[in-house]
Amino acid sequence: MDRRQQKTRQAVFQAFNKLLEEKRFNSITVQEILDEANVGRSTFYSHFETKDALLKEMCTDIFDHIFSYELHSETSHDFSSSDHGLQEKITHLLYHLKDNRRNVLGILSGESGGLFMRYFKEYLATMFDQYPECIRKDVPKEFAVNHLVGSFGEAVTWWIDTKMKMPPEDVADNYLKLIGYKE
Amino acid sequence: MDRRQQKTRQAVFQAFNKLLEEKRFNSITVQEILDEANVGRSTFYSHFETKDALLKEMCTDIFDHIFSYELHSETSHDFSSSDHGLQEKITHLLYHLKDNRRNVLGILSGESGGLFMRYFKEYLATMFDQYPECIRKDVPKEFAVNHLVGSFGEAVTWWIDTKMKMPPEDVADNYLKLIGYKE
DNA sequence: GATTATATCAAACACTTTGTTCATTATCAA
DNA sequence: TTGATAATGAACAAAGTGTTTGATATAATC
Repeated sequence: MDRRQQKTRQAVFQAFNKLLEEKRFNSITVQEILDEANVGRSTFYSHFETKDALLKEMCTDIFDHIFSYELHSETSHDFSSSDHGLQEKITHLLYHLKDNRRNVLGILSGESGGLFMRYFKEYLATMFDQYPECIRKDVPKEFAVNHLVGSFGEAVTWWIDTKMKMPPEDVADNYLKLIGYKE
Repeated sequence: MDRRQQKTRQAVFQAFNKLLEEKRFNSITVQEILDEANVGRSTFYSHFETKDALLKEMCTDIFDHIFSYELHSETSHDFSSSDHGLQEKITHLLYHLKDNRRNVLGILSGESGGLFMRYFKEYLATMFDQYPECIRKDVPKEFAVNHLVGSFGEAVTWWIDTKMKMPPEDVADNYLKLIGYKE
């Protein structure tokens, strides 16, 4: 990819991110992104169709990174935990979210949260699919999966809203208790 | 209240509702509401500060109605169920949502869902507060309450998205199983 | 029924935002 | 070096926002 394109893309992402930390998605204007990123109007529109598309691309970037690491840790043998179960997976995921907290916080705060969540849940659903043992059989599968994905999303939102004060291990532990996966 | 005010208020609510069924909240313009409701621009702004305020008032109207009925059924003795437990409460709530399905569907579809949910959860939290036995003690209370409220919100969203095909009794039953309140 | 109060209306207003176009300039890859 | 392409800035129409105005219609009150 052309270096010029990379540069503008990065500048726009960075600017958008900074603005997301200050104000909610809907109140951010393209003009503000342009000013912050120091990019021409026509340049922006040659890269992104709309503001929504920009958010989507940014989410995809972040989640691809976070979840690809998850998959990697599954096949590699470089972490100390005794098994590769759901608890470890969730803990790892939370650590990654914490590493990306500036991004995640920015995106989650305000209106953009809804769109963010939609994309996030898509990734989550594929994760839970790898752990059929946590899906209860006495409830319709759709309903159960929706519960797992949805309540985990809620837990993450709560965790971020409370400034990620609770350690990832505890979040994972408490969550697994509440979904009846543990104890 | 002046009959004229009632009339415009109702017309705006109705118009807004119709539009919410067709398109997402953010893409609805004040102008469209004006045209649909056949109300003057200045009249609208003398009633509602912003579009967000309009949504908020509408949510409050709906939830006040739904949850006040819930509270009423708690004190009255006119329903057949054997106890006044959480399961009955939830089932009743779902029936009420179904009665208001045109409203709820309209509000939940699209972007407005986020705001709707925020208000909805406030009401839910007070409901769960009446049932301390469903809050697990081996997990921080905040976390547990967030889980109950959040996952119920998710269940309702799923239920509405799937056209409310599952009977309210089953939704309540499945939900209570998943939060470990039952069996 | 007459009177006073006020809700509604249409129209115009300045303002912001959006998304497009186009000629010009700068930068890249070969 | 050269041909391709990305970025720029400026201008543009179109659409939306929220406010103000004076005239009109309708309600509440006497």
